[in-house]
Amino acid sequence: MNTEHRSGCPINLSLEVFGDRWTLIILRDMIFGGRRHFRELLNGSLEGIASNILADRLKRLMELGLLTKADDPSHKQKAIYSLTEMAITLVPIMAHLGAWGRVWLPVSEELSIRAELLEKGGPPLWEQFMDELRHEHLGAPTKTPPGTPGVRQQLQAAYEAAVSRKAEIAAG
Amino acid sequence: MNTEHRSGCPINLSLEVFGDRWTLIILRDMIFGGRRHFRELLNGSLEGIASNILADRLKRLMELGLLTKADDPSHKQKAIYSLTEMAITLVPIMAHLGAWGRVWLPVSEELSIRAELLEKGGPPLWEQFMDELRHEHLGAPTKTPPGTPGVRQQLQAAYEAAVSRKAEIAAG
DNA sequence: CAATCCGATTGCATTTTGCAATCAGTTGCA
DNA sequence: TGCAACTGATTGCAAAATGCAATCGGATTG
Repeated sequence: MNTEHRSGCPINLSLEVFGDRWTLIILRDMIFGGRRHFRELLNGSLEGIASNILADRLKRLMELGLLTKADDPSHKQKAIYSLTEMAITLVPIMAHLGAWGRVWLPVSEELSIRAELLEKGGPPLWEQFMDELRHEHLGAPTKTPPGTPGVRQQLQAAYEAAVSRKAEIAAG
Repeated sequence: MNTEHRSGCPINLSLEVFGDRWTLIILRDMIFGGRRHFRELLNGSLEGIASNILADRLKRLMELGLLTKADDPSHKQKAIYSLTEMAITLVPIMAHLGAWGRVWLPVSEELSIRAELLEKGGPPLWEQFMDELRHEHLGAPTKTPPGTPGVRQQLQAAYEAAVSRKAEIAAG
């Protein structure tokens, strides 16, 4: 792990972690897209990351303590990547970033649904989501009562509804 | 302004704006450091930005609508850079980013004071700060009652107190 | 009228990125 | 058994971004 820092400023240090075009995209796909495998991240992201960059960033994220890697018991070659608590606490930042982008940048309708829902849910929804992520990635016990719909499912359902709504309109 | 986007995802689009090592540093120095001139930004930042990169980013930030440039009436050669509303609404993101860095990264004591104060003040303090920035940069009327200490002054005072506290300790 | 300050610009070496092809091992299926 | 498909990567190479130092012409200051 690189210990040469430009300054000890919290914002600068955060930027030394995220100040590139791919790191947060990977974390977004893991957090909101539920991706855990190399190929899922490689083929699943809309932006089309290159495999060498993905490999480099995954390695870097592990060195930084944001991800861990484990063998997938179902497949001797598969690796499963997990978020650490350090990464899970990025959820509020992701939510803010999405909300800001939704207001100021040319976002596509369908893709902004998730950000909108996350923004409207506010900190309580973010907490629920982080709880779910801790359950999925860290094996922590859930605080949410059984039967409660998962936040990721809610976001995904809203996205798919928007897509089919758009398809209906396109079909006339 | 570049209109080729990797995707219409709000987080991706935000990343296309901030996904480099310098853009947010410049905005940080303008927002929290109160810098408005090229040389202030060039010599003032702890991280030591190069003049060509600074020029490039300032241009880009203007094209993106985050900054405006105006002549300084006191000096025919001086340019004054101002934050737009688009940039001012980054304050909550900066606060979150600082708070996250303070928890997870090796921040220096003095420099993290500001982030701590901003975190403790929460959304109400951020709103006051944004109001002040709108006053300074957009000429908007202030909502804060006269006599109220400015947020930037508070942050700066806390920082300087931390520095002198440290100097005292060092002196024995 | 000389030194200094102003917002940049230039040239150049180094580093990072983007892209495509490829790798060796594993698995599923016929 | 054989072979195609899939696994997490690695390699080579061109293009772009970055870092660094020197420099620019004009404006201001002493």
